[in-house]
This record gives sequence, structure tokens and C-alpha cells, in this order.
Amino acid sequence: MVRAGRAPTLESVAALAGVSRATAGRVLAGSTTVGEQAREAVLRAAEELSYVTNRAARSLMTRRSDSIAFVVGESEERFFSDPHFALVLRGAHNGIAGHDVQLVFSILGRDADRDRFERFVRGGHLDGVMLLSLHGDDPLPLRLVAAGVPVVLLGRPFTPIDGLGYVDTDNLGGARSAVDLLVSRGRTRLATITGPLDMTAAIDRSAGFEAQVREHGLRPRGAVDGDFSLEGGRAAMRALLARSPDLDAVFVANDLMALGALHELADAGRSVPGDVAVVGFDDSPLAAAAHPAITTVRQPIVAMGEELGRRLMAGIKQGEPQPPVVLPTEIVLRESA
Amino acid sequence: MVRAGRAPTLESVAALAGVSRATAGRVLAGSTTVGEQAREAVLRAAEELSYVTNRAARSLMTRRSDSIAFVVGESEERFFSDPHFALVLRGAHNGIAGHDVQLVFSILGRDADRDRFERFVRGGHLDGVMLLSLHGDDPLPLRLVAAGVPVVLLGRPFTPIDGLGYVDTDNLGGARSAVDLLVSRGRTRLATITGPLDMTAAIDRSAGFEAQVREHGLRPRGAVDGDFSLEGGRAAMRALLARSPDLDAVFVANDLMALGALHELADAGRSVPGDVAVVGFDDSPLAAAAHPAITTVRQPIVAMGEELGRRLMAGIKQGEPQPPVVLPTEIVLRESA
DNA sequence: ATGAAAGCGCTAACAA
DNA sequence: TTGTTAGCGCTTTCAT
Repeated sequence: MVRAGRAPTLESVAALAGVSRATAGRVLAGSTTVGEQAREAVLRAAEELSYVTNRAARSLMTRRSDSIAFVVGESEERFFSDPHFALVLRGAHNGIAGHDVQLVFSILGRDADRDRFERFVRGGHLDGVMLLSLHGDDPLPLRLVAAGVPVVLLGRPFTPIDGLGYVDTDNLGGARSAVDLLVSRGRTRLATITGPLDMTAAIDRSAGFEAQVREHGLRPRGAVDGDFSLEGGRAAMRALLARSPDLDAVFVANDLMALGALHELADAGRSVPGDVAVVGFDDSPLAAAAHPAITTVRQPIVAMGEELGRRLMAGIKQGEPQPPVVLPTEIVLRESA
Repeated sequence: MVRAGRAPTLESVAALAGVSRATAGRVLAGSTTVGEQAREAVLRAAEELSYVTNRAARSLMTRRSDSIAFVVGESEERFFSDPHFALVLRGAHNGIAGHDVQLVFSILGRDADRDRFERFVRGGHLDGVMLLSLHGDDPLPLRLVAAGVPVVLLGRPFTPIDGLGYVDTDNLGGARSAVDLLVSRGRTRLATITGPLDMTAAIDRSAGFEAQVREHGLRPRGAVDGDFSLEGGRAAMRALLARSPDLDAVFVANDLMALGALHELADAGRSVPGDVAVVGFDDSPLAAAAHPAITTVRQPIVAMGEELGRRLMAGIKQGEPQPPVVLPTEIVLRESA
């Protein structure tokens, strides 16, 4: 299997099989209108030469690029140190398996990058796009959709866009189930630490908390905005303790902040879950590693990635946008509540 | 800026500029042998039409694919929940910035994937490959190198391969500096928890520990093999305490295991760093989040990714493999030592 | 069921 | 300095 001067072409396969290029092409494309022996000869020849279709030539003809992009809308440190990110990518890779498309990875850091990317997409060099970690008011998805390119977002967009598919987790329901758990543990004085409220996930978790607390006939004991960071969680917990010293439970909008809250509670001499029960969100690796281990609301993150990939491919194939999906969450019981 | 029926071609740009296709091509390729007014006309036309080069057509001519792959050699859960992974990817993205190549992401799960990938590469569909997370004896890098494809590995390969570039961190030196730190803190009874010894990083860290302890005229108080997991670290710590109850310092080959060790030490009633000082490796987000925060040996992980990308591009451009690089580590002082 | 031929948009060799 | 021309390897009519 020495590397020949050049990669084998359809022409060489056809020659070896003793048929025309057109017939060889038909076989390899899976056409049924080909004679049995011609088919076998072509297949054997292709195998023999370990033929691989030249994508460039194919693209030129079909006007498809056979590649899709996995695009991160920001280059903030926090996002990349989030283990979730890698899992979404893995899920997406799974989700497109068997479709014979390339997964192109890109980060849109500066405005220049966004412009270049948009032109690139409009130039027809990408059959579809998965978009992650955009700010709510980001114009990019709308522009791409307007250009007729299939787009799927991870997370509900801030403002609804017609024809834009997305995959989200049930943030509202997850928050509600966290409240239910806390109440079932006998807690009555519940507070929450929210995420940044320019993100729909944070908004929904906050709203779910609020609604479900009232559902139980209770009054929320305070909500402090956090920023999804460890230090932010710690500061928020401090503020919460100052405001409502008698709280006995906290729902924290992500695990990293929950960990920060744990540290603050420890410093304040409150035992967890004895004095204060804590429930996080995400089920990040941090949650299991914390001490006490954090009870949390798990997002099915790999599944979300898979769905992202699957829906994009479906959207491309069918030529019309797929409806949004919202995947269910699940409580993971550990030590903190 | 309505999406035309078709993307603008070089032909249309040339027409608008009033020159031939060749001249338009020259301008866009940055050739200097073009008259000033022709150049300006072309540039204006390209801008006007927001022209984007058709990569398929270009590839067909140049026999370059203008894309490189970022390939993960395994699909193990652990690898993907490791925050490092995302940072390497980001680094690689940085490293190739400005080269106008696509970064194609791929995971090689099963053997079928590997075969398909190898054929794909041999087919000339990738100008170069970055390889991560391979087992030492993986035949893939050798085969790709033999096929004449530029390849760069993250981490020193198990068996040296001629013409194979790699980017590593100074595991040996990092381990030595961890020992120095512990000794400078007055510790004399040092033990270590190693990583899986089929990985060169684990081997080097272990060797560095051993050598530097002896350098200080001390005798290592035991080494237990771990598996880079939280539970593995915990079990290893348990074994270590049973074997050498009087140890006063532990060098742990990664932060996740160090966290497990911390948990075990807490359960055993040993204070950290009072009774036992602990130094980890990686500077993962976990290290800062732990309680006590883990003093650790930082790998410049984003920089490694950047180097990976840069060296691959250099190797492609120059047509010859780049020598390996080993980036320095740095001690991050926190609470555990 | 099969082949011949056209042409996708670009680059590169050659002419002028 | 510029234009003309010839393909790159594939898919896709249109004949046969």
C-alpha cells in the first residue's frame, strides 16, 4: 500500500473495473440502475485502490460543501474551562455520525471573525451551522437564517427567530424539581442564586424557582444575581446570608456557583445540609468532586449535543427548519440536600 | 445584500472590474505583478459582490485541501470531561489563526473510524493532522507520517517516531519543582501517586519525583499507581497511608487525583497542609475550587495548543517535520502545600 | 444499463 | 503587466 504519486481517481477505478467513469460513479453513489457484474467489478476496483472520493471535485458539482460548522460565539475563558463544552462537541460529533460530513470547528472572537464567517457561510461553504454560547441579542443567527442557511442553536434564543431551530434543556422544570426536593426535605425558607440574567438559561431557572416556591405556598427568601463563576457564587451567598440569615435552603443556578456558596457557608459556620441545604444545576464534574458532594439538577449535555447534530442534519436534508426541542433534566442526589 | 441565486465567482468579479479572470485571481492571491488601477478595480469589485473564494475549486487545482484536523484518539468519557481538552482546542484554533485553513474536528472511536480516517488522509483530504490522547503503541501516527502527511502529537509519543513532531510540557521538571517546594517546606517523608504508567506524562512525572527526592538525599516513601480519576486518587491515598503512615507530603500526578487524596486525608483525620502537604499537577479549575485549594504544577495548556497549531502549519509550509517542543511548567501556590 | 460529453470555479503555464 | 487556455475530478444530462 505504497502512497502513489497521486490519489486514485474515479477514472482509474473505472479503468481497472473495465467500465466508464459514469458507471463507476453510479455504483459508488449507490445507484440501483447498474448491472450486477459491473457493480461488483467497480466495488472490487475501488477497494483494491482504496479509492476515496475527492470532496473538492464533488462539491464543485453538487454545490454542497458536505461540511457543517460547530461555532462558539465567544472566546471567553469561562466557557472553555467549562467541561460541558467538550461534551456538547462530543455529542454533536455523535449526532452527525454516518452522514459523511466534516465537522468544522470555529470560534468567533472579534467582530472581524464574525464578518468573515458570515461571508464564508453566505458563500455557500457550509451546509449548516450549530451555534453555541451567543449573547441573546446577537444578530448572527438571524442573519444566517435570513441567508437561507440551516442553523441550530444550543439554548433558547433571547428573542424568538422564525425558522431558527434550537435545543434546550428544561431549565424551568429543572428548577421546579429542585424546589420540590428542597421542600420535601422539610425546608421552608428558600433562597436562590441566579445566573447572569441576560442568558435565557438563567432567566428560566430563576423563574422556575420563583414559581414553584409560590406553588408550595411559600415566600422566596431572596434572590441574588450571580455570574456563573465560583467567586460570584461565594459573593452571592454572602449577600444572601446577610439579607436572610434564617434561610435553610438555596437553589444555585449552576454547580460552580454552588461550590462557591459551599465555601462561604463553611466559613460562616453553617453546616451543609444540616443548617442549609444546597442544590446546584448542571451536574458538572465539580459537583461530584465537592465536599460535601453537591446534589444537583443534571442537564443531559451529551444528548443535547447529539440532538443539535441530528436536527441540523435533518434540517439540511429536508430543507426546512426543525422545531425546537427541550430535553428533560434529572435530579442527582448527593450530600448537599 | 440579498442572497443571489448563486455565489459570485471570480469570473463575475473580473467582469465587474473590467479585467480578465486571471488578473482578478492574481490580485486576490496577492500577486505583485499587477497594475495599480487593475488591482483597485478588482478589490472594489470583490468587495462590492462580497466575493469569497470557492475552496472546492481552488483545492481541485492546488491539490491542497486547506484544512487540517484536530483528532482525538479515543472517545473515553474521562478525556472529554477534562477541561484541558477544550483549552487545547482553543489554543490550536489560535495557533492557526491567520492561515486561512479550516479546522476539522474528529473523534476516532472504533477501529472502523480509524481506517476511514486513515484512508481519508491518504486520499489527500487533509493537509495536516494534530493528534491527541493516543495510547503509546497506537500505529496511527506512524502510518500517517509514513504516508507523508505532516503530523503533530500532543505529548511525547511512547516510542519515538522519526519525522513525528510533538508538543509536550516539562513533566520531569514540573515534578522536580514540586519536590523542591515540598522539601523547602521542611517535608522529608515524601510519597507520590502516579498516573497510569502507559502514558508518557505519567512516566515522566513519576521519574522526576523519584530523581529529585534522591537529589535531596531523601528516600521516597512509596509510590502508588493511580488512574488520573478522583476515586483512583482516593484509593491510592488510602494505600499510601496504610503503607507509610508517617508520610508528611504527597506529590500527586494530576489535580483530580489530588482532590481524591484530599478527601481521603480528611476522612483519615489528617490536616492539609498541617499533617500532610499535597501538590497536584495540571492547574485544573478543580484545583482552585478545592478546599483547601490545591497547590499545583501548572501546564501551559492553551500555549501547548497554540504551539500544536503553529508547528503543524510550519511543518506544512516548509514540507519538513518540526523538532519537538517542551514547554515549561510553573508552580501555583495555594493552600495545600 | 451504459457511455460520451459538458461544465462546476479555480489556478498555473504559456503567450503576448 | 495582462489575457488565453488547459485542465483538476467529479456529477449529471443526454444519447444509445
